[in-house]
Amino acid sequence: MWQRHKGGGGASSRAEEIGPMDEPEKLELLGAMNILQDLPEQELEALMSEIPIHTAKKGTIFYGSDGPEVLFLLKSGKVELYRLSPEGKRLTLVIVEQGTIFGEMSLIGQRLVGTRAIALEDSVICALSRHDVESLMVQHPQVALRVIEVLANRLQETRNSLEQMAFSDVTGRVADLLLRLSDGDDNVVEGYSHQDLAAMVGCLRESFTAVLDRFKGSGALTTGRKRIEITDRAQLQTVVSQRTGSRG
Amino acid sequence: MWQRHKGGGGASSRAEEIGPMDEPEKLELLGAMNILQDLPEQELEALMSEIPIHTAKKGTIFYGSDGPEVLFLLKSGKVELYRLSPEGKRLTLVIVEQGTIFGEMSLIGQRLVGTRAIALEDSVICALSRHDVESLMVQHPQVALRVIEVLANRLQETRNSLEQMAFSDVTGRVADLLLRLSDGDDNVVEGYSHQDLAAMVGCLRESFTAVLDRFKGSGALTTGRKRIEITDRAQLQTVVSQRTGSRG
DNA sequence: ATAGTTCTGTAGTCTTGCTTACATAACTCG
DNA sequence: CGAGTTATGTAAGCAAGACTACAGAACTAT
Repeated sequence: MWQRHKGGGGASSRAEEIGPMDEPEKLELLGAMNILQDLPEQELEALMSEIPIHTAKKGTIFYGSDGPEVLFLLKSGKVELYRLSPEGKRLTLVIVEQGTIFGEMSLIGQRLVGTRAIALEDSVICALSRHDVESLMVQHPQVALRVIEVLANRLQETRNSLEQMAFSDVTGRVADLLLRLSDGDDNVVEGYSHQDLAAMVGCLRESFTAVLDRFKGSGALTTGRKRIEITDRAQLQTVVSQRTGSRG
Repeated sequence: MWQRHKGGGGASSRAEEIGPMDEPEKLELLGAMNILQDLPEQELEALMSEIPIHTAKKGTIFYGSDGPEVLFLLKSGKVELYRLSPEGKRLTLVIVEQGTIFGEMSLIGQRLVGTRAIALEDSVICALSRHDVESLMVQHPQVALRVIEVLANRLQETRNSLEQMAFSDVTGRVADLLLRLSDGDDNVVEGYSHQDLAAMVGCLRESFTAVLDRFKGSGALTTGRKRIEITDRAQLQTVVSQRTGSRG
């Protein structure tokens, strides 16, 4: 199998450990949410008083089974949505950056079915009940439009991943991932282990390392612990376009 | 590679060939759209007069490049959304049944990027411009909620496919597909060639045939031309749960 | 410092399923 | 009804990558 899920040990904690938060910069945080950006300030204030805001320490895992159907707003921090196979393989669905939502399945009356979420960084999160979200959207259609925007984008990206899984081999997928993750960031991919990156392209950690070694050998990149620096972007781009399809 | 895309020959026609439609049962068709089901009849009538309705013969292909960004409403018929690799492999993204929408990327200002759609049956389709859709949703938030419902469901399904590609081998994916496609329909999967079904699970046609033969041999199903009848549902279900993950 | 944990590197074995190459059957259309 | 097209059946060869199994390095916390 690809990789064992890290067991419950260590810093990994539970959703229950989320604690309430003070009232200082709430407004600011809410306004920064992409789905709320069209709301007038007064509306935000009204929301603010109703919505509980929580913090989740790095490593906190949100299980889909507990609690009611809720939509999560990620104010700050970073969250990974992933699935686990029965044997413990992990597959990353999406990395949620601050300012957007996750747990969209709540909008159709489903929880995080088969899906889990883990805080990759200390995060500030609030949870809206399905009912609250719906009435918010009914009263403010612009919010609904933003939600649609997020969903459509995510669907698009997921389809891209699916296409890659189908058409591209591991080498191509890794090259593409590195290019995407480093995009803008000074050609550096930092903070992810091989394990993490392998879960994003859907392969074994060992296979990922092997591909990386080949890239290293050909001078396309440099590696360190949880750090990859791309030194020859063009080379990776070539690989991406070549490796789309056929493996035999 | 998995499969060559059928060339432009034969019945396969172009989007341009879509012709306008008469005015009889327009209202009925509109009302049957899942995203419009909450609209009062008068609104439907108003819409009716504005929206052009077209028909697309079986085999009609919608390219993403032509025309403005539009959201398609599939009144009747069946449409397949798919992608093609540079080498001509086909991957089915989703089969759109009548009464729902497709081309949702238009909602975020993208066309059917890299994606094509083909009418699997003679279909009645209408196209809403992005602007029209947005104003419709702003005026009728219920429509937006329905759109969100569709998007969330589609995202969920796409993630399921991605998970299967990552965790399950071809045998497991085929078993699952057959169970899903035959669900309810009297245990029969009809109208799809091995080629089509292979494109849905993301494998070669030959590989699909091989799996099918094994199932046939073990008495799980019976086959005919473009017809598969499942005779032992339980067996397939067992395969699905066993074949989730690990292939070595 | 020391023990424990996480991360990375490496290597051999084995299976799946892609690739290639036909052959036959069934259907369609003139 | 015959030619062309599409659907299905089969089979041999081969490589990607899953699986297994360690080992050393780097980091972390006591």
